[in-house]
Parts: sequence; C-alpha cells; structure tokens
Amino acid sequence: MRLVFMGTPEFAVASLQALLDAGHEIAAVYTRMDTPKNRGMKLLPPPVKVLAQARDIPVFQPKNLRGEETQAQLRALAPDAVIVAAYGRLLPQAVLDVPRFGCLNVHASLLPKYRGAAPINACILNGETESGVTIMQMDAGLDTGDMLLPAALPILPDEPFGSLHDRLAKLGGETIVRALALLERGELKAVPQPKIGASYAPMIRSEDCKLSFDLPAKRVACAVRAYDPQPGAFALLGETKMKLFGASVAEDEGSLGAPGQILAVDKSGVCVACGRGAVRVAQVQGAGGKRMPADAFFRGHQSLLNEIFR
RNA sequence: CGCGGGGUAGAGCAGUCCGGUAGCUCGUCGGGCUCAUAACCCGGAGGUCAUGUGGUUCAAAUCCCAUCCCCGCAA
Repeated sequence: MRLVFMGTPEFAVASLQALLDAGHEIAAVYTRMDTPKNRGMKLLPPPVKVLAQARDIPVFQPKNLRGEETQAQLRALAPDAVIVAAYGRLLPQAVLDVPRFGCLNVHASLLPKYRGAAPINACILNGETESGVTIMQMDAGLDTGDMLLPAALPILPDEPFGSLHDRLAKLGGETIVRALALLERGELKAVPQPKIGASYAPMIRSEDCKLSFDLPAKRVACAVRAYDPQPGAFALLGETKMKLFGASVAEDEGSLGAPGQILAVDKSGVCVACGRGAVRVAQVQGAGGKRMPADAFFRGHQSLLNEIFR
C-alpha cells in the first residue's frame, strides 16, 4: 500500500520500521521539527527522521498541518492511508479526508482508557496489570476515533515504563501491519469506543515526578516505575535532589518508620519507609551524578543515610 | 556561545579553599571465629591523584595555563 507516515519519537520508529519491513511503500514521512536538546542545546532530529533519512524517504517537518500549502502537498503524495504514531500534532479534518482509507493511529493503550499524550506512564502509575495498543480510525477528536484492531499485553511484575514502552512499540508495529493486511482484504471492522471507561492521560509535568512517601508503598513503587528511566521520579534527600529507579514493594503493611526514612541499604537497594509499608529502590541518581546501584551511592554518601526523603 | 558537576585503588566518595607522609566505606586476596553465613575479628595486595614529562615552588592531588574525556539539569 502507498502510505504516508507521521510520527516523532522512539515509539513511532518501531511502527515505521515494521511498515518498511512489511514492504509497504512509504511515500513520505512527516515528523516534528528538529528541536534544541541536550548539553549545548544542539539541534537534534527526531528519531523517526533519522530512520527515514537512512532509507531515503522524503521527510517533511511542517510546523502544523493547517496550512493550505501543506495540505496540498499531502494530497499530491496521494497516499492510500496515513499512518500516525505519536506524531504530536493534531490532524485537521482536511487532512483526515485526504487518503482513501483515512488516517490510522497507533495508540499505546487499550482504548478507551488512557487517551492522550502519556498513556504508558499513566497505565503504570495506576498499577494496571494489562496494557496494549489500539489501531484507531482517526477523527477530529483527541484519540476518540473508532477502534479497528486492539492488541493486549500483560504488564510484568515491577515492570518500569521503559520496558513496557519498548514492548508496546514493538507490538504497535506488528499490529499496524496486521491491521493494514486486514484493511486491504476489507476485513477491518470499525467499532466505536465505549462511552464508559474512557480516561485521559495528560502530558507529564516535572512536578508529577515528585514522590510523596506519605502514600502507601504500593503507590510509591508505581510512581517510581511510571517515570523509569525517563524522566525519573525524584525526592529530596537533605538538600540533594535524588532520582529513584527500580522500585518494588518491600513491605505492604504497617508503619516501619517516618515516611521517607531510610530503613536499610544492601545489595538489593535502599529500603525506604512509606505512609504504609516500605519500598525497595534498586538504583538512585544524585544531583549531577549518574544512575547507580543504591548501595554504591550510599557508600560514598554515608552522611545522607540519616536524612529523610521528602 | 543555555546552566551546572566531575576525572584520586576494581566500585562509590573524602582530601583541593588554607601546597608539606594517599584517606573512608565496600569489594578482592590470605588467615581466624562459627554447626553455618551475605555476619564478626585479624592481616595483605592494589594509586605515574585524566593528560602535558607545561608553569609557579624547596615542595603540587592541592595554585596557574592548556588539552582530552565523562555526567547532570533544562528542553
């Protein structure tokens, strides 16, 4: 099939790769503009652009898709379908109307749950045991279009965001390829999203990553995992901003100390008291430092052992 | 020229301001204790203090200069 692909981050790369591997013709790739990133504010291309250029696929990076010229350009590409995966831009109705089969979206949740920008994080934050991807027929709303093909995936015990992200990205690629095969045979059925059970997963703000040890251990552990490895859940230990990774529930019940108090450090990590129970955190990252095993960190920062996470 | 931290033993750090014997917590090796141990006790090995064979000095991990490398924040 002749396709146009729209996507930006690492999550979308897996889908683009899968479409290429499946032999689809990618007429062009739309992605967001290069943005200043990293040390020195270097201008970096989005991951999708890197892959597209490596395959000599034309890349377009319009500011948005509302312009008349941009839309004419898309029409000229004459795609059978537009595949969208984490593009980060809204598609106006004029764009949705261009392809014969419309625009299909790869969304990283089992709709109608977790519509929006950060479904994977929200899913882990809420302690879900199952997630998945949904191929959706896009409409003018935000992730409100008809469902075409869902694919579920169990979340592993203590699985961090990064791991689930990678597995969902892979599943997304497999599922969009499968969906297109069904579409070509006319076997893809559109099912409206149920009204009940819909939820919205907003973009992550940095303050969302601030941990509160007053919460039960289970919720603290979920919060750590939801932002592991990026951008990293954090708390203050003394004057130092500490990021925490690799959390699991150490004790489910009871009060073992003041919330945020360090109970023990060993090879498996640092054990921190919560409002109820305690969590074990395997790795930490101090201000200006790199991520390392908790026991290694505290070996060199023993005075911090008496501080309270807050 | 976005802001900032750092390079000292296998790991994580202190020492640098105020130059003067290379230190801490671990790991490792050997020995001891123990029914036993990831526990405890004793002992040992392991460092050109990133680089220059740079400058200052009687003397540089420490002060000055230059170069290389690493990392965090923010987006």
